[in-house]
Amino acid sequence: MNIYDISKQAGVSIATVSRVLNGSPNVKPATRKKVMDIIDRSGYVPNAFARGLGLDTMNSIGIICADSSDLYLAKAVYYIENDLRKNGYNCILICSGYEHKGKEDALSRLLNQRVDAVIMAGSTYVEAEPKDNRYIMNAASQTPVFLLNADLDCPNVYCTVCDDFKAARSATCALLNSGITDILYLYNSRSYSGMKKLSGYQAAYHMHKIPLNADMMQFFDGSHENIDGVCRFLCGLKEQGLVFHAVLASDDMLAVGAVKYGKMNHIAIPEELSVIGYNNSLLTVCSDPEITSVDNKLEAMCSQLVRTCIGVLNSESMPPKVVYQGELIHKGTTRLTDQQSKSDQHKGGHF
Amino acid sequence: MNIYDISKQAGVSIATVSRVLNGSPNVKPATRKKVMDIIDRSGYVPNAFARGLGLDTMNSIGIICADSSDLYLAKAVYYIENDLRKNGYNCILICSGYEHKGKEDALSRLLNQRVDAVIMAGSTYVEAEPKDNRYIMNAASQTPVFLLNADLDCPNVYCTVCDDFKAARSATCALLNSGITDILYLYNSRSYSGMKKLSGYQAAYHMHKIPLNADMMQFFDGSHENIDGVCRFLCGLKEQGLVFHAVLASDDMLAVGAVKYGKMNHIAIPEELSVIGYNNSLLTVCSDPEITSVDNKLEAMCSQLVRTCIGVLNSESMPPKVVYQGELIHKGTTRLTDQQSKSDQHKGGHF
DNA sequence: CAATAGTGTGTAAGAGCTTACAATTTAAAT
DNA sequence: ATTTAAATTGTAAGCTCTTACACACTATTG
Repeated sequence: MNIYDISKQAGVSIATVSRVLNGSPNVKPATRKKVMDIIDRSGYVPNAFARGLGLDTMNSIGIICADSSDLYLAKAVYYIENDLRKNGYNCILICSGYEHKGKEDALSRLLNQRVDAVIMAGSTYVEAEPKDNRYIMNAASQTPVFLLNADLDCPNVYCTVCDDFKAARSATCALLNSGITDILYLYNSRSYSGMKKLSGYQAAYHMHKIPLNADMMQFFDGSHENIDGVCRFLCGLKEQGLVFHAVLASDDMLAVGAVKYGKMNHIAIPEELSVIGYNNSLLTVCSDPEITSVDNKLEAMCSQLVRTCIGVLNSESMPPKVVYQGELIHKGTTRLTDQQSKSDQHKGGHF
Repeated sequence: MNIYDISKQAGVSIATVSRVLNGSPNVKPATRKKVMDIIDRSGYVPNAFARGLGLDTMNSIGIICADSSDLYLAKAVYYIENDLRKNGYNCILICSGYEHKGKEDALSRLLNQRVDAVIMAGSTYVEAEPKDNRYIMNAASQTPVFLLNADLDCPNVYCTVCDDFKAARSATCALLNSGITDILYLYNSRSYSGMKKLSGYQAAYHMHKIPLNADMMQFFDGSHENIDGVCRFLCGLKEQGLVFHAVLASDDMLAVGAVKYGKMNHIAIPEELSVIGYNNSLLTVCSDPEITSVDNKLEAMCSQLVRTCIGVLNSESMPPKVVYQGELIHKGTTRLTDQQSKSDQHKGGHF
């Protein structure tokens, strides 16, 4: 069954059927009804491939997600898909892994599929020799690219980010202000955001004129969901004689590990050990005590990202970069006053 | 740039270029090389829409996921996407919500897109008047449908399920065997699996000839991630005088809420309150104590589902239903011996 | 060396839609 | 009733590929 069958049955030309199908205003209401009736009765569905061929689009957008099973990224995908769908787009999801290779492959698959745009979530751009991102720039020359929480200054690439530097600096300052100066920064991925947070942590120390200790910035090189591994890792540090009274984690999973470590070693939280996570995810509520965490406005970012995307697809002029601000959500693993957690902002501005 | 340009430059016909592109064996190696060189040099990428039109497929498969931000379903999507991609398929993801309406819309979108198959995860089929599933059956007449953890006996519909009935019965029996007879079954969705678990719970009581108490089967009608809500809900039950020494939850989120409830009320876990969750997700590890939970072999199910799907697409004969068996993973919220947790199996078989 | 069987390549007919442009009908204006 | 303009409809040419079928060429066989 195709458009010819319908046109024949309705006694009109295929052009008219096509017009009806596409809601063109230049169709006499009576004709429209006649055609619609036939279509409804016959259950005819236009062939999307032929349509795509004619229009050079199938209204689909590719989402490259490093790991959609990750709680945070899963939410990102969820928000993005919902918003795009409401705008009439379908999403092709590819779980690429965090490596460039996987993303490059994903990108080439999507360009082959002739998606209208590509959205990337779960960044890896930090070792970032510019050449590491070349493949993204190449892709951007064919189709607009939208990055969630990653920076890339390149035509046709649009970034929606949270200022992780500032958020991590604030969080660190809050701890420093409360008198804790031996803060362990714990991160598990050399992602763009992980490194930004590290810079923020360091900046806070500079602000307070406290020298940095390299041992207090630890990379946990473990599998993604290995909470027990984190716990053991921290136990190892303790045994090596490292002393810390706070942990600033680059994600909530690590923070859960830190809380676990505290319990295992009978260290009172937050009295003897403060813990701050990142993402303010569900995990923070599962833990006991609930974990103080930085909320980085994921939903707002995603919705902005989609807005930018739709704008670009409609040939509107859109800002190449939109920055959100994270917010420290106080829960049970810290004892901070509002005053303490805000105090870096008074001095801020010149960083 | 299209296949004509390439054919011209290579001095061959478009048919030959097409053959080279599709790896047809009927091409002289020298010709193949000549054509490939031109293609590589020019960066030509075949038009997927035209290809789709000719082949009547773009090798894409639709995934309808009720809520891809849910930890469990996010993992399902992740596993499925990975496996499908390895088989050369792209995934179109639609987050449909749990209602039939959303799924019906999603299905029609996907049929419009002419996907090769549809996979559905996150079931709602329980109020299931057969007519409620009519839309799925209709879809199945056009494209094969694969259900994760849902049952539907219909041609061209393939189900990969975990026997939640048996798993819940086992878990309940384990508790009963250990002497706890006042077990609260807590569920938060009237999904297929939620109801199966309920039946399993009831079956265990029948087996042990203990009368059921309707108050001990509670539906938590709250938002998905509302752990505090669960906690308050249980507090409410307690205040109403309901006594229970174990909670069997239909998912880990509820179980976390139960643990929280215990702590809030200074009820020792597992001494005074046992808790069993379902899905054995990350959440069970975040909680303290870690939560005993039923592992329902999600990864194995997903990989089987994809295997079935690929088989069907290759016109192989595939079983319409594959059943996996859940397994109770003992952690810190129960005190069960292996003996206790296995004991229903000896008597089993006639349920 | 002719007949036969492959092997390799080209021609042309689809696949099912969109849309520019031409043709026709209808409505408005004189 | 004409003319003119506007609204509607139809024709036909794309869009870019796949593939059945026909043709040409090269081995193989007797």
